[in-house]
Amino acid sequence: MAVDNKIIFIIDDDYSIRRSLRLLLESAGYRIETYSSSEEFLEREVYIGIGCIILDIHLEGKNGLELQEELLQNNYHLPIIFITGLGDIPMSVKAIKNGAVDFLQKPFDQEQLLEVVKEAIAKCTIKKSEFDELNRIQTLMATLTEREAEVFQYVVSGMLNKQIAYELNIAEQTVKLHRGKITEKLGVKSVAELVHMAKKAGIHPSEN
Amino acid sequence: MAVDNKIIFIIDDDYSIRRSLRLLLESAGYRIETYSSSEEFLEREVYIGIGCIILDIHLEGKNGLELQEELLQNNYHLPIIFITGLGDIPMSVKAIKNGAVDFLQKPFDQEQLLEVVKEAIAKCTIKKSEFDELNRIQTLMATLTEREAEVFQYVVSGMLNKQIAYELNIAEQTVKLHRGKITEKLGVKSVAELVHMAKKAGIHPSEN
DNA sequence: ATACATATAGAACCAAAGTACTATAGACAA
DNA sequence: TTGTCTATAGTACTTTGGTTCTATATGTAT
Repeated sequence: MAVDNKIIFIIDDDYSIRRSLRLLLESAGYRIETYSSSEEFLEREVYIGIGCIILDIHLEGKNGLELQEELLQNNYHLPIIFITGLGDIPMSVKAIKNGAVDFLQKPFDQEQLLEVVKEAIAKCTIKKSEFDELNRIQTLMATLTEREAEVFQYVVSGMLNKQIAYELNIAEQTVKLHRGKITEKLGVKSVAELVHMAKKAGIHPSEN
Repeated sequence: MAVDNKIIFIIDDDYSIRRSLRLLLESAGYRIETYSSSEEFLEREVYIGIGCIILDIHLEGKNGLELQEELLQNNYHLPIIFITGLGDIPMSVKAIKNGAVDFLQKPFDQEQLLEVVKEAIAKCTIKKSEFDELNRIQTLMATLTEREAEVFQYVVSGMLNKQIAYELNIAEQTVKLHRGKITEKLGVKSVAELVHMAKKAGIHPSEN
């Protein structure tokens, strides 16, 4: 994948920082968008491609950490690199614990910044493919009826058809019909694949 | 579980810090062991119970970050809380990225420290149970012969007996025998459970 | 009122999985 | 050499899974 379809979002209230970052990163082949505040960035339509955010901690309105938390809650997939003039340790700890790629202090070394951006892009690529896969699976799972989803749970927990039938107070034949529907809708051919899907969708085996 | 079978390891070269931390944490009911250097701590026999480490960044010999990396490589399960007089941001970033629970600056608030210790203990409890489970499974898996392990892989990828037989150039009956051995040795009754075990053991489906 | 989705289930059948028994052959250790 | 472990495979049988067809009942939407 070419570098130039990756967007770096620069959010900083200092024009000279935005300009110097833009120059540096454009010359490295990235597409750049700059914003002077969190609010301005949030007005942009959601970006679903590969990229990352370079975010100043100290901003008017919503500050960097607050923006990070908001994006986190919205499951936004773009990794964040923090930059700051006057940062303190509690801030950096919070930022990294919330998943930031790095926390750099101005003035920063250009080589180092490029390295960190590369790391962020790599992280984004992985996150995005995981996200896409999760989405694909959840979309498929959503096509199951309530009863089918219920049977699905029992199947991936390893129960026999007759056991499931007993649990649900229905005939074994009906369980077989549901199973048929499930494997058809989800496009799989084996129990093993069903379990793999369940795991990816974040469904864990209920103890029984 | 009672608080007093949880050990807090305090590693700091400053005696007054060791003493005040000991007083604070002992009065909170924890067992305490103190060390004045990384090397001294490493001489202790490996502790496998619940607890955490409170670690000074600046130490003679191996410093805090170096000790953290060494423990990380040895899969040591104890969470680390860093404390420091003179810490800088790059250090805190590195510490947290390597999994430290927190990075506190002296002088620290006693309430806050107790809170962080509580968090570390909780993290340790989770990590330990995951570790124990992983160990249990790996021990079981180690009893499989090479061939059985091979068949195991194919089974959890969802292949039919006849397909596995074809891949391995053996009779379907032989595959069935291996499967029988596998489920017997691992103590499971369904393919679903086999897949759950494989996932926990960190075995991922090979694409085919 | 008609059509569609859903859940149910019996009957019949085939494919796949699992089990039990016997048996051969090579590797390796006591 | 004898015994054990491992891998192989044939025969025979049972259980489980999966498919197809038919059929009933219920709720919902047009």
